[in-house]
This record gives sequence, C-alpha cells and structure tokens, in this order.
Amino acid sequence: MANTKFQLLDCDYVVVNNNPIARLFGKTETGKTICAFYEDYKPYFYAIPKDKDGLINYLKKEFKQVIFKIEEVEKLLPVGFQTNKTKVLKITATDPSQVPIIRDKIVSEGLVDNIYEADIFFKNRFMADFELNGMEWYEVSGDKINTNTVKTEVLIKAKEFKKVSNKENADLKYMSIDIEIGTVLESLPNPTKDPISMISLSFAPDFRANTSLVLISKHINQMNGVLVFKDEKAMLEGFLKILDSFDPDFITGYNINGFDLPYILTRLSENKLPRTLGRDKNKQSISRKFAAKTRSSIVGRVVADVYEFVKESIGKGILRLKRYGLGDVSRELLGLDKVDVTHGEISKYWNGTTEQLKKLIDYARVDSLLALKLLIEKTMLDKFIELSKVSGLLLQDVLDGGEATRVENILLREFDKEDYILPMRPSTHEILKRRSNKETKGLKGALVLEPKIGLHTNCVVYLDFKSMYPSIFISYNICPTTLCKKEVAGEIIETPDHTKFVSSKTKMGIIPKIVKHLIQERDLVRKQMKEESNVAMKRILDARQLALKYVTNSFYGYTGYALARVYSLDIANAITGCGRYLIQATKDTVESDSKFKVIYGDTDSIMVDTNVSDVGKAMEIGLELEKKINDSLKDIVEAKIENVFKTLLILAKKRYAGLVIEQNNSEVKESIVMKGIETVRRDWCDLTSETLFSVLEIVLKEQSAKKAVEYVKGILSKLERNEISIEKLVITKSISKSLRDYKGVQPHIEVVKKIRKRNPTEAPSIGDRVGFVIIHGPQLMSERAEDPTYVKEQGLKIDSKYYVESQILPPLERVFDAVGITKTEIIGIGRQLVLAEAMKNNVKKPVVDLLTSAEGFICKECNQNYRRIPLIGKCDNCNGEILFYSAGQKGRHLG
DNA sequence: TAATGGTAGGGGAGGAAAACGGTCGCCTAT
DNA sequence: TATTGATAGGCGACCGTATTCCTCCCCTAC
Repeated sequence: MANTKFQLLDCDYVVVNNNPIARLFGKTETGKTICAFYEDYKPYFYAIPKDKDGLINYLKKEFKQVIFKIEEVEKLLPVGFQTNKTKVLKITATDPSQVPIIRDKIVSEGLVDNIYEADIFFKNRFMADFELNGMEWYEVSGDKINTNTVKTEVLIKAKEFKKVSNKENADLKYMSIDIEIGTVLESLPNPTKDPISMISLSFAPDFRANTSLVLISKHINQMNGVLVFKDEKAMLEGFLKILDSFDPDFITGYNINGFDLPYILTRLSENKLPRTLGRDKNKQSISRKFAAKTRSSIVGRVVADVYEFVKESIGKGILRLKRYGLGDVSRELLGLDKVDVTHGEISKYWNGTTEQLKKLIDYARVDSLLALKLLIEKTMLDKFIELSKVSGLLLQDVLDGGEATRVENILLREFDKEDYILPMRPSTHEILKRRSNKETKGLKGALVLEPKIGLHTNCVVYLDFKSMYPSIFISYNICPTTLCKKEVAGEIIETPDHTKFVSSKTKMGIIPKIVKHLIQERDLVRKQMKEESNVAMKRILDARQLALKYVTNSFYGYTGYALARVYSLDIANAITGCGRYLIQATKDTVESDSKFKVIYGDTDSIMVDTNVSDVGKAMEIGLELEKKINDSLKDIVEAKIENVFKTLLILAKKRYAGLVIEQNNSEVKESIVMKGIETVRRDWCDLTSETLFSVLEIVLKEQSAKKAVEYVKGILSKLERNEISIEKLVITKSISKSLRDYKGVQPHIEVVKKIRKRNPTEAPSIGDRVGFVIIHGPQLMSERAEDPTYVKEQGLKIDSKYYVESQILPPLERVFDAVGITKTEIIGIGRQLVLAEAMKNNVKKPVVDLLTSAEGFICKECNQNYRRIPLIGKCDNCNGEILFYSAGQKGRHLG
C-alpha cells in the first residue's frame, strides 16, 4: 500500500474483459510519471421510459451483454422549477463505447420519452463522480502493480483519491517540434507522398545537455546539435526514441495542430512505424479534423499549439499585433528575430550547397526554439492550467474546447450534487429549430446609450457595474431550475421583462450558486495576490483570478448558445432585460440631479460629465454618484468608479478616446484609453493608426487643432512624395471562411487568389491574416490589392491617392468633425481654427453651415466656395468643376 | 460533416436599385 | 398623290450616369 501525490494531466479508459478501467496520468512531487488505474467504475445514463417494464425487458433482451444494471431512481428534471422528484431509470452499462449505441437504439425505437446524460464522456463522468479536476493535485492510495501497457514510472491500482492543496506545478517537461519538407517545389506538401526532411526539436529542461536537436534524413558531415540519419524512416525511428526517453508532458510548436503533428502521424503510417507518441504502449495517437481545426490526442501528454495561443490572445487584446507569423510574434514578444527562409527557398536549400543546408538547419532549429520560448517565457499555459482547475476539465480539453464545454462540466457536477439530471446535447434537428426560433423570437442584447459626440473638456467619470450579468443571475435567482413555467406557490421574483423565478428562499438556483461561489473565490484570490510577494506565485494567482473571471462571465452567453444542453432564450432574455433596465435606471438616478448629464454608456457602464475640470473634485463627485447609485440599486448590482477622464473625445457609439488621470497620493499618472477607434483596429494600416494616435494625443492633451492639423499635413505630403515605407501601408484582414464562400469581392481574398496562382505554398488559408497594399490602377480597389513582397519585387506603384482619401483622411475627418473642424481645414484650404475657438462657439461644420444658410457654389475638387460663379466657369483655385450648393447638399452640375 | 459562449454597433467596399438628366420622337396648341 | 407651316411646349420612352440604399464583411465594445 502506497500513498503518492501527483498532479493530474490526463485521463482515459481501456476495456479489459468487458470491463472499463479508468486511467489517470500525472506527474508526482518528485517529477516521476505516474498512471493510476481504477477498476470499479461503470458508465451510466438516465431515461424516462414510455413503458417502464417494456424498456427494461427490451434492454435485457437486446443488450444483455453490455447492460450492467437498471434501477429506478428519483431525480429532479432540469428545466422549470420542480416541486417533486420524477422517477427515472438509471441505466448502467459495462462498456462506455456501448452507451451511444444503446442510447441511439432506444431513442429510434421510440421507447423513451426523454433521455439524459447519455452523451457524457466516460472520463468526464468518472472525474465528476470522484471530484477530480484537471491539473489539480491528488493523493492516491493503492497497491503498486506491474503492467506492460503504459510507459509511466509509477503504476498504482487506485483505491482512493484525496485532494491535496498545492498551487504549484510539478516539474513538467516540454518538447517543441518543427518539421521541414524539402522535396516540394511548386505545390503544397502532401503527407502521403512527400517525406519529412528534417525534424527540429527543442527541450525544456535540456535533454542530455541539448537545448535543441535537429534530425536530418540524409547524409551530411557531423555537426553540433544535429543527428544524421540515412533516410526518413530511420529519422522517424530516432524521433520516436527521443520522444520516449525525454518523455515530455507537453508537446508544442508553432501550428503543430494544423501541420506538423498530423504530418508526422501520416508519415509514421506510410513508413509502417508505430504511432504511439503517448504514454500508452498500444494506443495510437490520432489527429482528427473538427470543423476548421485539427486536434491531436496523445495519451498522457498535452498538445499545446503556440500559434493558437497567439491568435486567441490577439483576439482578447492582450497582444496588439496585426499579423501573427512566428517571426512577427517573436520579434514583438521576445525581441528575437527568426531566420528568414521562404517556403520556396526550403527545397532550394535542401538540395543546395552545404552552406545553404546549414542555413536551413539553423532556420528549423530556431523555429522550434522560438515556439518553446514563447510558450514558457510568456507563460502561455498558466491561464489554461487554472481554467482546467476551475472547470474541472482536463487541460487538453480546456485547450481544445470552447467556453461551453467548461460551463457544461461545472453544470454536470453541480446538477448532480443536488439530484438534478442534465439534458443531452441537442440533435442537429433541434439545433436548427433553436436557430430558426431564435431568428423569429430573438435574443435582445444590451442597451447602448446615445452618446454626446464631441470633445468633453470637463472631467468625466466612468462608472461601471462589477460583473453585471453574473450579479443579475444571483440577484434575480435566475436559473433553469428556478424558472417558473406555470403558477407556483411561494415568493416569486419577476424580472423587468416579466420572466418569473422562485425566490432563493424557496430554492436557490444552481447557476446563481455556482456564480456566487466563483465570485467569492475570485475576490479571495485577488486578496491573496495582493499579499503575495513571491513573483511566480503571484503570477499563478493572477492566472487563477482571470480564469475565475472568464468562467463566471461565460454563463450568460452559454444560456443563449444554440448548442448548449441548458439552452434557454427566456433566461438569456431575462438577463439582458435586467441589464437594460439597470443601466437606464442608473442614468435616470444620475440625471435626477440636473447638475449632471450622462454623456454615454454601454451595457454596464455610464460616463458622467462632472462639470468640473479638477480631477480631485471630479473624483469626489464620482464617489457621491457611486454611493447614490448603489443606494438605489441596493442588493442588485454594485457600481464602481473605473476611472476619471481629464478630457474625453466621443466619436460614436463604441468609439471614444480619453485621457485618464490617476492620482495616487502625490503621484499623478496619465494614460490614454482608446476604444473602437482605428488606432486599436487591426484592419487599418500602421500609418493610419500611428497618425491618428498622434492626432488624438494632441487633441486630448493640448487641445490644439492647429498643431494636429500641421502634423497631418506633414504626413500627407510625405505620403505624396512616396517617403512612407511600404510596411506602414500594409493593411491586414483575416480570412474567415473558405474562399469559395465569399459572395462579394474582397481585397484580402483577391490577394490570396493572386498568391495562390503565383506560388501555392506561400498562400495563406482560412484563419490566417493577409497583409496587402493598394497599388495604382483603374480597377476596383479590391482588385488592386497586392502582396507587399510582390510589390517590392516588381517595383509596383502604390496608390497614394487611395491612402490619402481612404486610409488617412476618413478616420481623421471623423475626429476633426467631432471637434468642429472640416476637411477643408485639414487639407489646408481656408483658415485654420483653433480647437478652443471652435468649441466656444459650439459650431459644428462651420463651412457647411455657411453654405446652407446662403445658397452658393462650391468647387467639386477642393471645396472652395463662391458666392458667384467664376467667369471661366471653373474653380479659380484648382480649375475644378463648380457645383451648385443647396440645402447643405452638393448637386446639379454647372456649365 | 461536426460543433464554435452572446448582441450591439461602426465603417468600408461593392453592387443593386432608384433617381436624375439629357435626348428623341411624337403630339397638340398656337 | 400627299400628313407635310413653324414653333413651343408637354409627355413618355430610352439610356447613361451619379446617388442612395442594402448587404456583406471585419473587427471591436461590452
């Protein structure tokens, strides 16, 4: 009998003698690999039979071999408040793989009214019942055993698991992989035909004193850090040996899910080599295609693709990058450059001189190294490890799955604790029904208040509600288990949209309970974080509080997700309805004192003009408002001052920029916040983002339009003189679907088509971001989009007019327009207004106003205006065409 | 196919639809 | 032998062009 503590990495099952054995893979305190086997557990599900005895007899007859037990139990149904339990059959099978077969059969035979939990994976069911969470620590007790089926150092026949509190990770090993195919010249590598030329591996910690190794499949002279093999098969065998002896917990790389791993697996098959990359001696590793992604599963290890982390973190705004090639990302995050070898050059170098081959080896080595460095130095796994602990899912499932999977795993456990049963995932037919129903009935979202557009030079306080939707779940006790579908005795809570729930005195909802617990836990972790001095631990705690936040915020979206087990439009609508009510009520509360105006608000926030310019005074006002709001919305949501803007420019809904002042004791910190504006969008070129950023900075900090206008003029003339480097003109857009699904003409899609024609190996595909510039020519803008590399090679001419008129001016015009300066002033004709002056008069579009009141004439080209038509009938200034100006609109040609 | 949390909203580009202006043929009134 | 004066103005049909509106797409705010 031995007790061993280990961190849980993976879980699966094998069937031996018609009996499932659950296997837990992990890492012990001393860094040893462990596999714990648990034999006495079987899969089960629930059904409401049409005819109880009929179903029992049918099952006993048709599935004699695989039915272990059928019993009648009492459970609570999941949707609609239940006063009484319902009798259901709990059907236990011997083999997990038989459950879907039994389930499909009894459904198609029409033997059941309803069926529950018959699609829960065995590993999740097992972990739920034993309260095991991915990446947590457990002490397993049981006897050591011998078996030849797995490759781990410690083997235990488990009797019991006890949770151990340990926030740190075991000594985990990482291996990064990058492969090169050197034989393909013109087309994409074909894994069934084209052999792998090189495999680059990097290790953390070092493997036999090597940080990296490059395996090469043809003869070259001995080199440091290079292992030479006679052919691909020998190299793959070498790779398998290294994998087994290094025995990593994590397999990583850049786009390994999309390319390297499936390629290696296919090559192993083609070479008739075993595909057992995992810690099981027999189970083949597989790589399956789901929707747009490929997922690999390797027993006992975790596959983590750095490319996917980068893409996701960009989406969440943690990393502001317009492209995410390994080179771009490494430069940005690590300050390291990648050896640059294009796809076309790979085969050239592979078949070229020794020098070229060396360069290729170097390139491959750096690629696997960079991916590994990114993963470890940027601690990309931390958040996912904590998400695994919070949701209970295995780390691999957290990485591969979406937010719904996490929510559902928590729901499964909590429903079970209170004797509720969970619905099945919807069928294809049900999904379609839900979607079409949603279209007609609709899920109304949040309220966005009408913004007061313009520059606000008084201090503005930004208040928002702490975790608004989660708080609504709690305050209104919103849950499928408390939803009143018919008349119910006892206290009822009615939401502003008239959806009814029983009060928490009658029954506290399961989601409110979960959410409340998650919020409390997060507050606790944040407190611990503040007190923690150890940097590494602080980082883990930070990842944990973030993970808790993500999961807490996922419940609302889940209820409106058509593929959810617990889907309820009524609930989703009740939540957003409460949200709309609360934000409107808050606005009214603030404005009940006519001193203050709410100038904007979105979903859970409001911005209030304080009428004072002193930040300290504004803060006092903010605190008063905060108190006032919280008094009126007591026990529903909690408002908090997020920050104070010294100046704030609002351009439109969801678009604003502000100068934030933080006064901590004597320290004053200034920072600029920009939301939704082109400076934070990735589908505008750097020239636009940078110019606009500078302009906004000048406007917010100095309130000098003159300076801003001068700055812009400088940029424009540089652009016209071709003094701007092409890199700054690259616009990027991502490919969201397969090319043939695009209905219209899109610039980035046209570029991909061109690249494909020229060199298919270089062409970006679905999910990638495409960079392009617009070149000079008569065609549609989309057709003039070109690959920047190609433009440089061919010396094509950039369409500077496009950049001035479509990239630089429109965003700037919106800014100047909001502060009362017209396009005329920007491009330098007419007098220049000083912002303050324009503000004082509160004149919007002064030139247009002038024209509107007195009808006149205007030049189509340069907007010069005339009270009388020039004698020659053309513009004196630029010889442009003269238009008649009427009711503020240009129209009617002259001459 | 299988499966990927939600809605609100701004803004660019392309293309269809509607609007407009010019011309022509035809008619009528003068 | 015959529709046959000349002119202005109204009207519909047609056609090309400039606007407007709508849809698709991307990306962001929350």
